[in-house]
Amino acid sequence: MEIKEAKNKFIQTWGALGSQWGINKTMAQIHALLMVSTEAVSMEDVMEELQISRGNASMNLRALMDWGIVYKEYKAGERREFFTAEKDLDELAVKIAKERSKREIKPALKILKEVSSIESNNTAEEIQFIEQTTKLYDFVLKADNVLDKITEYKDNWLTKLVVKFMK
Amino acid sequence: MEIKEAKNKFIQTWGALGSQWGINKTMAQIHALLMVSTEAVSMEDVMEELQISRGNASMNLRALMDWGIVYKEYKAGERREFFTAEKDLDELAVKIAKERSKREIKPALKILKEVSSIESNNTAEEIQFIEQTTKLYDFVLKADNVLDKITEYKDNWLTKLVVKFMK
DNA sequence: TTAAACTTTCAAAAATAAATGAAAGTTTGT
DNA sequence: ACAAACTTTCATTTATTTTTGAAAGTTTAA
Repeated sequence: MEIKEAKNKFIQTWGALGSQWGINKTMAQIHALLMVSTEAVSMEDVMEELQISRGNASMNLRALMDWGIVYKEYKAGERREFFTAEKDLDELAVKIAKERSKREIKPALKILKEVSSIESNNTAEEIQFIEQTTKLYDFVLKADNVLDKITEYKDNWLTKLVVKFMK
Repeated sequence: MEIKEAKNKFIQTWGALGSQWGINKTMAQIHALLMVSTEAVSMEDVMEELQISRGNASMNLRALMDWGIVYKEYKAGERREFFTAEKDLDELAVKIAKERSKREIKPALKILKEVSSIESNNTAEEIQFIEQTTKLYDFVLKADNVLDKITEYKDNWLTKLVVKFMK
């Protein structure tokens, strides 16, 4: 396999994975492309390499910057903007975890708290509902807190986690 | 808020979350419905409560059983089948983690290994590509192993994780 | 073996999500 | 202030995913 094929395969795979994880395909593909690029890449290049439209490239680059995992760069004497990806994987994972916590876990917790707090008239249905949603609330809250703690380590958190675990 | 509204809100929320995590909306809704039901529920009831077609109910119940988080039950003297959800959250999370590892992480690892193993002709592009995909392979592999270890605890793994972490 | 009671399948339809591209907007150099 | 060089927006189109429902399949009991 030569570089061009490998690069393409990597981009396609990362894109497919992305769409299974709530990130859209193009967004994940752009990120993949930037991750394996030596140099910062212009929007024109992204469009060219992935064969996508200007609008699509613009919207998804913006989204990646909102996630904090792609940065804009300016080159001296160049009017146009260049983009680079966060390449440090610990940092990348932390940013993704934080963003998903904010966007998905926190709002879900709010609803869980709300629905688990209904008044019970002691029917079996109500008792079961309150019990299960309360458990769910506790579980998700605990998981979210662990995530928070883990990501506080930033550098090498995964390695540190492995070490803690093997003890 | 009364039970009916709360139940509905819970089902909708869980469904929306599901679709952000690569599980389809109906599948997540059915699971939510079963989680808060005292009794095993028939397909007819699922169709009725969620206002979905027979085919949809059948396909998604099957998918939930494939994931190992919904079980079939037979009632004495009843021809039709009833369904219950895994209600233990530790167990539920472990099953989901295992399934996603199998379906998504393992195949991704295979590709990462493949593309990171190309012959290099020492261009900057190739060096960067190999370096980054190798790092990614190592990272994902390590993460997958940690997941494995964690889920080996089964009972109370989350609590145990918290304890390890606070030390 | 038959038929009633139930479940599964899958082609077609509907719903949803993503991509396009041209027009509007912005920034920069002269 | 102007216009060239570039980016963003968003109504429309296109692609993808999900749902439907009727037909085919299966199981059970008599």
